[in-house]
Amino acid sequence: MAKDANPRKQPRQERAKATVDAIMKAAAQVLIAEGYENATTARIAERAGVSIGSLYQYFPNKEALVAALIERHSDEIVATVDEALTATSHETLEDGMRALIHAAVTAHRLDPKLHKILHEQVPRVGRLAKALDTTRRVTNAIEVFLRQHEAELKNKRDPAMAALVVETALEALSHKAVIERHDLLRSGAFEGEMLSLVTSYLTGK
Amino acid sequence: MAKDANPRKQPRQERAKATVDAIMKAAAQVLIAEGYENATTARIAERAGVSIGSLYQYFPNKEALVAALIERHSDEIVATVDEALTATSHETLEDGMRALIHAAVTAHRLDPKLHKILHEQVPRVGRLAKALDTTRRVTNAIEVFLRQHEAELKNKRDPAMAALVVETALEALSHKAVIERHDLLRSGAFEGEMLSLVTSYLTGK
DNA sequence: TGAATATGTGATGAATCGTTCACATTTACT
DNA sequence: AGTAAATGTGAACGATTCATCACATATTCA
Repeated sequence: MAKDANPRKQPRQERAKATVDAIMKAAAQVLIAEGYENATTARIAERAGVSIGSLYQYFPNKEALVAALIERHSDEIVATVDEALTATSHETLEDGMRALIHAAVTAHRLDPKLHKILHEQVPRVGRLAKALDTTRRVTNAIEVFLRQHEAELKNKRDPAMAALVVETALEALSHKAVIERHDLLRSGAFEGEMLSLVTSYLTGK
Repeated sequence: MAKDANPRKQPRQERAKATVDAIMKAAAQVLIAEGYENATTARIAERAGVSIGSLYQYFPNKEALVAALIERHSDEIVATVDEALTATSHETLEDGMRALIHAAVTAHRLDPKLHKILHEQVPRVGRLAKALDTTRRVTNAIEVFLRQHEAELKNKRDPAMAALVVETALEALSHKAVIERHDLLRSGAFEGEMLSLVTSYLTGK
C-alpha cells in the first residue's frame, strides 16, 4: 500500500488522454459491476484495455483513481443544483424549491448506479472523504438562495439552519426515490410530497 | 474466502457464551478503532483474548460476524422507536412526533461511533443488506401511528407515503446531528426544527 | 474415575491485492 | 534519419488476508 500522493505524470499527447479517459470509464464500469472491494486495479486496467503499469502512470494508487471519479461526479451534481437555484433567484421561494427538487432528482439520475456505489460503498476515509463534500457545497448554495428570499421565510427561521435541514431532507429523499424506489418517480407525486415538506417548513404556511 | 454460510456451532456452555460475547464486543471495538477494511479477523480475535480458531467456530466468516453486530444494533433502534410510538398512541400527533424524534436521536446516540461505522463503512452486500432494513421496520411503525391519527392528518395525505417521507427525513437529520454535527444537540433547537418540519408537513398547518 | 463431548489453539495454506520497475514501443522534434 | 521524451508493458514482489485443521484442554455426565 503506497502512501505516495505525488502527482503523477500529466497526459501530454492525445494518446495519453485517451488512456486516462479509458481508465476512468473502466473504473466506473468495474465499480458498478463488482463493487468497491472487488474493483481491483488489475480488473480496471484490463477493462480499459491498458496494462496495469499505465494505470499507475496517471494515478498514484487506487484511492486517487476513485477520488477522481468522485470529484467529477460531485462537480456535476453541484453544477446542476447551482444552475437551478440561480435561475430562479428572482422567482418565488416555492418556485425555487420546485426547481431545486427537480435538480436534485435529475442529479441523482445522471448515473444512478455509479452514484449508489460512490455514496454507499466507498469508504469515507482519507482523501475520499474530502472529495465527497457535495453536501457542504449544496447547503451553501441553498443558504444563499434562502437569504435572497428571507422575506418569504417564516419568522425566526435561521437561513443557515434551514438550509441544513432542507439539504439533508431533500438529499435523503431524492436518494431513496432514485436508488431504492424508482417507482415513486413515475407519477410526479413524490416530488409533490418533497415540495410540500420543505415549503410548509420554510414559509410556515 | 469462504462462501460457506452453514450455521456454526451454538455455544452450549457458559464458557462458550462468554467467548462469543467477547468476540462481539471486540468486533465492535476494532470496527470503531480501525474501520471495516482494517478490522481483520485476527485483530478481533486478539482483542477478544481468543484464538482465531475460536472465532471461526461460532462465525462462518467476517461478514457473518458483522451481520450479527448489525442485527443486534438494528433491533435496539427499532425497539426504541417502537416504544416511543406505542407510548404516545393516545396522545396528539405532535406529541407522538416529538417522542419519535427524541427516540430517533436517542437511538443514534446509543453507540454513535459503532452506528457510524455500520451505517457508512460496511458494504451493503449480501446478508448485510438484509440486516440493514431497519428502515422498513421503522417506516411500518410510523405508518401504523399515522393511521391512528388520521383525523389530524392533512387532507389527502396518504399515511404510507407520509410515513416514508417522515422516516427518511428524520433518519437523515438524526444521523447528521449525532454523527457529524453533535454541537447542534447542545440546545434543543435542532429537535425543534425536526418537529416543525414533520408536523407542518403532516398537519398542513 | 473415565469416556464422550464441547471448547480452545495457532501454525499454516492458499489466494489475492496493490504496486514497482526494467524494458519495449511510439511520438515529437531537430 | 536520428534522438530524446513520452507512453505503454506485464512479470514479479512483498504484504496481507481469510480460513482450515490437527491437536490440546476443559467440561459434562454416567
